[in-house]
Amino acid sequence: MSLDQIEYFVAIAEEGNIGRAALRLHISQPPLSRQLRRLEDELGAPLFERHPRGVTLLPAGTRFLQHARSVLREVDRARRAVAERPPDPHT
Amino acid sequence: MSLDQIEYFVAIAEEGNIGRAALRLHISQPPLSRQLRRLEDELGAPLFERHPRGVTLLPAGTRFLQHARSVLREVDRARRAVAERPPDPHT
DNA sequence: GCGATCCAATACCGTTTGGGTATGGAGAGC
DNA sequence: GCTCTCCATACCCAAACGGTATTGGATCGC
Repeated sequence: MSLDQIEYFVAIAEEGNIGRAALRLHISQPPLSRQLRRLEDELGAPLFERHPRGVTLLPAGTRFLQHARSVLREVDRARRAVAERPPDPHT
Repeated sequence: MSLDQIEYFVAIAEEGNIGRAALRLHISQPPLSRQLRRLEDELGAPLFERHPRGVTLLPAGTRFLQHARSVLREVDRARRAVAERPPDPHT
């Protein structure tokens, strides 16, 4: 599992459509489909149901989504924690 | 930034020594040094001070460490959330 | 002071992974 | 049944990753 895969998953979940998610992520659709499949393979369960009009979250996908967002939030906080200046007792 | 880099960083922080962290991670020392450097480059700040006997966390590294551990914890929860069976009202 | 030792950093290589283009295939709507 | 819309597959090229070999630098023991 990679952070990119997690970010891709969230985008697909929010768009409900792999092609639109690809546009939003500025990558093309085939690699995005492949990353999603690899994520599902690694997790051992499908996360989306494929429809002719897009994709919808399966229960496992819905459960995963919440934690996926938490991961991305925490990564963001980690970046900012490095950027922020440590408190200086003299100021 | 990748999940591997985060995991590598935590191992180095805990070992205080890149070589020992490499053993623990079952990779060799040079790629681990390189991943650490790339992480520091991306974050725009060094995370460790290099000593002749190992490495020690800088303040920015200490701040990063807490969030890094949160990220790994949350990834673990995400995996388990997919594995767990959804509640069934009939049982 | 000098050699030995211990670490991290660099150089180079082979393999793997990731993204791009082109194309196929299945289902919905008219 | 034709078309339109998606997702999946095939193939290719470039980037990233890990491994081995080696260098550089600083300390420790003599």
